Amino acid sequence: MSLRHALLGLLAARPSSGYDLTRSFRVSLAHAWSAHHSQIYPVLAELLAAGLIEQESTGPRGRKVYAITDAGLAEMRRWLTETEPDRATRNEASLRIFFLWLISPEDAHAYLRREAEYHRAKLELYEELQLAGGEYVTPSTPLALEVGVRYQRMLLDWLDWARQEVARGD
Amino acid sequence: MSLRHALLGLLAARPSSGYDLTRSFRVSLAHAWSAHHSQIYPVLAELLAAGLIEQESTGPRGRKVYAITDAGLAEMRRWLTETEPDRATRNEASLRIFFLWLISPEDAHAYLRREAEYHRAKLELYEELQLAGGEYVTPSTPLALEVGVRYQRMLLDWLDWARQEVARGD
DNA sequence: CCGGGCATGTAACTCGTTACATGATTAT
DNA sequence: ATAATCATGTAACGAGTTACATGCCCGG
Repeated sequence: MSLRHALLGLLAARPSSGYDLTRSFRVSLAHAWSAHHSQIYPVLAELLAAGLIEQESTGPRGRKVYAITDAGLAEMRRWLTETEPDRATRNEASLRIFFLWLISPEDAHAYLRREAEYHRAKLELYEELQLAGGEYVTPSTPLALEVGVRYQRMLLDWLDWARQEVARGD
Repeated sequence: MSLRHALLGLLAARPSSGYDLTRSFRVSLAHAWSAHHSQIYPVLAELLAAGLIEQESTGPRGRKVYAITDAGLAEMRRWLTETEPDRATRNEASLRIFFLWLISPEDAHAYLRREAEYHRAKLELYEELQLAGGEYVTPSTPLALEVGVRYQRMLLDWLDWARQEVARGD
């Protein structure tokens, strides 16, 4: 359901091909949503048939560039203002926290240290992107980057605290 | 993939029926993972066939209580220590942030205010659970509650900041 | 005695991932 | 030449949601 709107939203910022959109998910939207090209191409065909996007041009190697239509923009605004966000989340890292008591304090400590490494790297990446400015997927990206930075910092703080907790026996 | 391990992990904390597990997802694990009963029952049958859980007893109204086996516990520990968490996340609220520029500053402001209401309620709930202590789904729940509280506080702070940002024209 | 919650299951459908398949362009 | 990347698509499978279906127990 959200994928349709994610694609519409990206096309509202700039006309793109399926390939471009696939890269946007992998590079810029990874923290919020993900999608493979095999899912994207059929959905683009649906949106086209529904008149929410149109094919703007053709490029080399069969590249097809799509743009959002007025109907697509209206649908996007309706979605943002009139529907409640779906709160169903799946975050494997969050899930694992509930099960840390099953492994030894040493293993749990090691696990939390690896998590911290991952989030440290993410934080550095987001901070660099904030400083660099430049080409964002949508004009609202600075808002998203800021919450990304705050999220990574919060997790790193929590991971420090959690490592101490598990060290002294959960 | 993670659902199998989520069920194993919950059964490691206490023997439960499919109905109990469904409630645990809805009540305690909602922030981390979700699952409907129609998905849970077939997976329990798989885990049973694989010898990772066993049927411990039968209760009123056809209630079947399952418990984790030694093989299940070993699998759970292997999963926690030897596999990397799947980082693919889908969070519709995070996704929407990228598209806020499409609506008026007034509509964006109203949207962020509604989000804050939701997260304020979540924060209060988690804080109450922390104070109450009591019956947790797993012994590691205090770790998860703490990160939940910190997450909600971080979001509320960010939402304040974001409302100011959109008020002065993104 | 009857309504609400307990309790389990299946079916149909949609969404998402992995694998298969093909070919064009560009930089080295 | 040739490897990497650009570029699009389909097929098979697995995961997740919604709808259908049934019945039991307990409290008021």
